[in-house]
Amino acid sequence: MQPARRITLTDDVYAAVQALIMDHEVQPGARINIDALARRLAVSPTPVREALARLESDGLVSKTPLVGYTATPLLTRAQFEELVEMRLILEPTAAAKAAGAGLDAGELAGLRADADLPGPEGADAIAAFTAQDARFHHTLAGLSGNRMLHDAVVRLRAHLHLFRLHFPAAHYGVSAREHHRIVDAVTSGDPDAAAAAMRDHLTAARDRHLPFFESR
Amino acid sequence: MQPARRITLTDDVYAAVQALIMDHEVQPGARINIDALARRLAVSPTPVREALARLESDGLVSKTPLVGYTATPLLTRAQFEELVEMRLILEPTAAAKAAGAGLDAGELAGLRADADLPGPEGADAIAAFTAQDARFHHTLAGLSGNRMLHDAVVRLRAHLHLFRLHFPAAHYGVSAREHHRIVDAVTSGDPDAAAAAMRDHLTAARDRHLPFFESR
DNA sequence: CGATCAAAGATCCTATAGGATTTGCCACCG
DNA sequence: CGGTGGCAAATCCTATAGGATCTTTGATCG
Repeated sequence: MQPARRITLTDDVYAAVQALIMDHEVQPGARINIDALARRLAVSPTPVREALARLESDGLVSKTPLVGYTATPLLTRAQFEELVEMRLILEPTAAAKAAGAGLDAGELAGLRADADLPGPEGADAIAAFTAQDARFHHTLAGLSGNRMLHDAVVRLRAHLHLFRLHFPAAHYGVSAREHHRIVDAVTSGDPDAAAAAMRDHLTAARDRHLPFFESR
Repeated sequence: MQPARRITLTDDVYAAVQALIMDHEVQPGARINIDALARRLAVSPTPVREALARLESDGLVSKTPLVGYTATPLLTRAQFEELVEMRLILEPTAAAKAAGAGLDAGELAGLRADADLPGPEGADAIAAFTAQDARFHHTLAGLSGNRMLHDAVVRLRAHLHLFRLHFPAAHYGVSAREHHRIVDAVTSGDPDAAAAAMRDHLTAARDRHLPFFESR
């Protein structure tokens, strides 16, 4: 068993800054002051600097030499289209591979549990919905059996999560139903059906989110 | 015009450590001593630590808390299969998109120039071949027009480059011919043909590299 | 009145030092 | 002779301080 106390400050700082950006406590495009951030988290600038370097590779912050770090701006319409295209490349294949992997009952049960989405109640309904949606896609990619594919999907989710919090409301029931259709195809071991279900889900989600960009 | 002098040490250290690992000056799986590395590069540990954090996101080193960094071990057979599968997901799509992008003459000329591969002469023939091969795939992915797709392809190349240096000899002429077949398809604006040419190239390259794992 | 230049403030970048933890080695015991 | 416990060295991790650079503010000149 592992001790509960923290091991490295860098990991904590990394998670803290990630949460700060995800929750928009630091506005997209805003400058990030290293010293101020270190004081706020009650640590020295060194681990902060290290965490920011990792976050830069994740695409959540960008660095300008001798100027400082800035939070990545929100996705533009073009970047959103790229993101959807990228998901359409990766995730249907991941779903197909999961369907053909011969998963055991436990894995299928876990996936089915992740497919359910929280309802529109509660204070942080959008955040909760987004997190659970991410968890489902994340889990499914992991069940593909290809670690690199899994990592690529996870890397994309960060961007999506970031910009999604600005949506007023998601179509909770519809998304959950689409998720379960994917799970059914995976359970029955039909790769083509799983890929098709995922494709439909992604394009439908794309159409649901698109009106957001009209109002900007 | 930009001054020639270095701006940030971290970027230089990042490139230096990357070269060290690529050229196997640090053996795969070997521990990386931060202090020793800092002395060797004549800098302080702080920028070294920052560069290593970025390299960890790239997958070239892995960190164990309170123990240190280690160079990523060579690819196993299973990881190699995953890598090929990942390339087969990404790169044929990238080629198809480049073929349908309506590239101008200059872009096509640049791509065609990158398709040529250096011959088996010279001291670092393998390294030169690998670098040029990477440049071709890199350029093609960039011409797809999707920046995220481009980044994903580039991220994969690092692993490939790393493990490829252990191959005794590559099939120089064959690879170059396959490259040119891809360029031809892209030039004629045929997405399906471009994707097929890329698929054939990747599977052929896979078969050429596979004997390596038998002898381990 | 607008633009340019200079100086002050803030910030980043790098270096050095000390505390905490792990690892390797050696003696000791069963 | 093999296994266990403890000690010392090496290493990582964090904090603090100083030099270099950029941004901003204010004043001066055209």
